[in-house]
Amino acid sequence: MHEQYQPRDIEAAAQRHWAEHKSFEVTEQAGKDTYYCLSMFPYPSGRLHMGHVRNYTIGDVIARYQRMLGKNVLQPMGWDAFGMPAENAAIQNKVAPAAWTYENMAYMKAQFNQLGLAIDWSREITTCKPDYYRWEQWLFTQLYKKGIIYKKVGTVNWDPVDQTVLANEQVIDGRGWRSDALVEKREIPMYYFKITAYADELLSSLDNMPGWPEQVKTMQRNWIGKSFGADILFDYDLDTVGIEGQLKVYTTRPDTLMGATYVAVAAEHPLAQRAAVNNPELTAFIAECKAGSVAEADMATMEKKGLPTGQFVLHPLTGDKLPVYVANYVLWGYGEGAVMAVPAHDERDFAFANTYQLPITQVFASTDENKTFDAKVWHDWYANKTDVTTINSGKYDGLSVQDAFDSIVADLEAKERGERKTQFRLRDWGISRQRYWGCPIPIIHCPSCGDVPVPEDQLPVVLPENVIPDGSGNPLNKMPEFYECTCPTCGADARRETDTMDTFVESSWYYARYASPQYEGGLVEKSAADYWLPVDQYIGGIEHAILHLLYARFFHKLMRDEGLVNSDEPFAKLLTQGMVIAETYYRMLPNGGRQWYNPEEVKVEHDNKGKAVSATLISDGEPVIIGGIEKMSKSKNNGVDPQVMIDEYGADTCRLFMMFASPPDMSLEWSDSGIEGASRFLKRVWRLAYKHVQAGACEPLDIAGLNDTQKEVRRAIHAAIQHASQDVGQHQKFNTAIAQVMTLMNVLEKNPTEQAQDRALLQEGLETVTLLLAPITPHICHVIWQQLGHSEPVIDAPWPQADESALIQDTLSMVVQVNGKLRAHIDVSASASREEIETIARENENVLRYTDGLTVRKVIVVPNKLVNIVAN
RNA sequence: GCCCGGAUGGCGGAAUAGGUAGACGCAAGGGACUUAAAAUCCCUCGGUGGCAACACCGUGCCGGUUCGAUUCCGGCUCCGGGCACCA
Repeated sequence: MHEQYQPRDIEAAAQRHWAEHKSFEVTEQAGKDTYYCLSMFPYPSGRLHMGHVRNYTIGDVIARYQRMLGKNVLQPMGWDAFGMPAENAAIQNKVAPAAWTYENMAYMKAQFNQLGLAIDWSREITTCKPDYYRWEQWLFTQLYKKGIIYKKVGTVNWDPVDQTVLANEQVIDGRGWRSDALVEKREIPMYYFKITAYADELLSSLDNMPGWPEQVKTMQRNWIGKSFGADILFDYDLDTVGIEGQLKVYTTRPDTLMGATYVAVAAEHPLAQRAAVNNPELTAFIAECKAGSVAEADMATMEKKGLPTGQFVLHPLTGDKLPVYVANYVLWGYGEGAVMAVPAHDERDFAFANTYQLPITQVFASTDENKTFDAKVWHDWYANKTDVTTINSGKYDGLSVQDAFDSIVADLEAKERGERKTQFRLRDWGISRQRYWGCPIPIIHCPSCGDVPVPEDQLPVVLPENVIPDGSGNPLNKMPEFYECTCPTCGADARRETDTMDTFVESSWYYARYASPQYEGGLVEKSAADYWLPVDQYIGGIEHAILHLLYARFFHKLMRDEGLVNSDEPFAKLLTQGMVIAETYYRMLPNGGRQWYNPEEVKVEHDNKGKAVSATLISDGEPVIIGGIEKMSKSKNNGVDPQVMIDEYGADTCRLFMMFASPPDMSLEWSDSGIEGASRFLKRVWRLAYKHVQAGACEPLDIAGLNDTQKEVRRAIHAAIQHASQDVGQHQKFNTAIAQVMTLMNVLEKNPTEQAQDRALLQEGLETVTLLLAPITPHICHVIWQQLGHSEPVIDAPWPQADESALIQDTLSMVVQVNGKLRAHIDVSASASREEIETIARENENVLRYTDGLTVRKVIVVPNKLVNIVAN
C-alpha cells in the first residue's frame, strides 16, 4: 500500500481486476434473486457530458449496492445511435453519419470504462446496427398486420427554401434554422402507432405503480388527459352554407350548450374551404393559418385570430343561428377540427368574443351573490364547476353542472343531435420521419397491392451506411438502388418506403433486448426475458418523464400482447434524476441569432456578495450577455467537460462529488468548487487506512469489554451504518449517506490507537467506511478492502448490518420550549417517565426565568425530542 | 398559453406522521507547523445588539390553521422541465 493516495494507479488496477475476472458479466443463474438496474442509454453525441456522469453514477451506485445485498445484478449499456445530430454533423463535416456515430461510441465507451461502471459490456447493443433494428422492423410488420400501425395524413414543418421537413427544434421564431425562410405547415402521409387504443390501460396502470414518482405519474395522467364530454351535431343552415350537412364538435362542457353563441372551425375544415371560394380575404387568412410551426407551444401563445365565414349553423336545442368562424387556434386533426364557443364560461372564447364583438350569454351564475357577471372582464369563477347554477337556459334553469350535463346530453341523444363521449388528449403517435439516419420503415408500395409489409425472410431492410446527407430532403429518395424493389405479393416493380422511424421507437424496447442481445431467433429469447424483466430500477433524466417513458410503457404492452414479455409494465421503479444545469453566455449576431459561449471561455465578475454582475470573453476581453441558468446542452454551449475532472482527480473523486453535491432527483447547478473537498476526503480515508494497515494486524474486537468512550465510537460506527443504509436503500439519497460516512470519519480520525481494543475498533470503523463507500467510490474501496485483510473483493462483500445493541443510549438530550421558543437543553435518562421529564424541564433555571409569574396552561412532551411549556 | 416541479447562510445542501433551522461539505477569516510554500491540524463562520450570559429577527412574498409551520391550507412572485420531429 502506497503512502500517498494515487487514483490513477488504483483505478487502473481495480478496472483491470474487474475486466480480467469479468466481474460484471452475468448469466441467468437459477435460485438467485435478480436485480435489473438500467440507466437510460446515451445518444453517442461525441463525449460524455455531466448529465451522463450523474446518470450513470447513480445507476452504478444502485447496481453495486444491490450486488452487496446478494442479488444477481444486470447493468447493461448500449447506444441510442440513430438521430438528427449525426446528420447535422455529416452536413457540416462531410462525414457519413455512421462513421461519425461509431467513432463517438468508441470514445465514449473508453470514458465509461474510466468511470469504473459495473457494466456487462457483453450485452452492448447499438440501435443503428441491423442486428438490432431488424427486430424493430419485424415488430412493425406484425403490428401493421394487426392494425396497430396505420397510415394517415399528418402535419409537418416545411422549409420552402431547403425543400425539407424541419423538426420543431429547427424552427426558430417561425423560420428555418439554416435557410431563415418562413416555415409552412404541410400535410403528408405518415404511419401512426395507435397508442390511443391503449390510453385507458396506460392511464389505469399508473395507479399500480408505487415505484414511480408521483410527479411523473401526474404528468402522464394529464398528458393522456381522459375527459368526459359529448359530441354535438349542429345542422348546417341551408341558406348560408348552401348544402345540407352537420357540423360535429366535441366538448367537455355540454352543460354550457345553452350559452354557445358561435362555432369556430380550423382553416382546413370543409366549411372553411367552402367559404373561401370567391372570398379573397378568407383565402388569405386560411393561408396565414398555414404559416408557422406545428409546435403546440407556438400555437398556444400566438395571437388568437379569426374571421367570419358568412355561414351559420343551427343550435341543436334552440334552433338559433350561430355564426361559423375560422380561427387559427382550432387545430385540424385534433378532435373534429371544430369547437363550439361559450364565451361566458371559457376564457379563450371570452377573449375572442370580446375582440370580434360576438354575443356573450351567461348560463351559469355563482351561488355566492357577491359574485356578479361582467361581460367585459374575465373572472376565474366563470369556469367554475361548483357553487354555480344554470340561468338563461330555459327548461334547464336552476341546475348544477352535473344535472345540466345529464339533462342536455339526454335531450341531444333523444333528438339524435349528439352523444356522450369519453375522449383522450393523447394523440396517436406519428413515427414517419423524412430523414436518412434512422431505421427504415419496412413497407413496399406496390401500384396494384398497395402498402405491403416486408416479409420476415426479407428483413432487415438495411440502411446504407456510406451516405452523406446535404440538408435538402432525404438522400434515400435519390438512391434507386435503395428504393427500387419488387412487390413481395405480386412481383411487380414497386417502390420501397424511404421514410425512417422516429428514434423514440428504438428507445422504446431496448431494455427488453438486453436480456438476450445476440439472440437471432426473435426480438427476445423468452427464457431470458422472463428471467430479467421487468427492469427493477430505471434511472434517467426528468426531461423524459412523458414522451420516452410513455412510449416505452406502450411498447411493453404491445410486446406483452405479442407474447414476448409476460409483465404489464417495463419499469418497476423509476428514479428521475434532475438536470445538470449551468449558466449560459451569448452575444447577439447581426441576423438576430445568438452566438453561445462556453462557461470555460468566459470570465465572470462578482459583486462583494458573490453575485455575478458581468461577464467578459477571455479571448477578447469584450462583454458577453449572461443568459440565465439552463440545462447543459450543445445548443446553448454551456456544457462542462467531465473528462477534465476525471483526468485531474480520478473517477472516484468525480463520482463522490457528483453524488454528494445534491440528491439525485434535484437539479444540480454546476460549480467548480467542491470537487477539491471530495478529493480531500478520499485522501483522508486513504491516510487513515494506510496508518492503520502499517501498524500491523490487530486482535479481534471484544464488544463486551469496551469502555464508555469506546462504546461511543462504536455507536458512531453503527449509527452511520443505520443511517447510510436507509439513505441508500430506501430514500436513494446518496448525498446524506456520504455525509454519514464523513461524520464517522471525523470520529475515527480522533480515535486513539494506543490500546489493542482501540485498534480493533478502528478496524471495524474502517471496514464500515469502506463498505459504505464501496458503491460510490469503488476503486479506492477495492484496494483498501484488500489491505484491511480481505481476500474476497469488496464488490462481493455483504452490505453491513447495524448492531442494534451498539445504538442504545443511557441518557438523551432534549430541548425545552416555553410558548414554542427554545429556552433550555436538558439531559434525561433514557428510561425517564413523562412526569420525570416534565419535572426536570420545569425546574430548569432558564425555563423558570420565562415562566416566572405566569400560569402553566399545558405541557407537551414529545418523547426523545422536546418539551413545550405553554404559559400565560 | 397549458401541465409538472423548485426556492433554506457567501455557495452546494440537511432537517417534513408539524417538534432544537442550517447536519455534511465548499468558500472565507484567524491561528499552529514550516526558512518558505504546498499539504496537514486547530478555531470562527445566518443577521442585528451585547464583554458575556443571552436577546430579538431569520427557510422567495402576503395571509391562515396550530402550543409549535422550512413542513399543512389559500393567494402570489421568480426560476427550471415538458408540450408530441432534440434526445
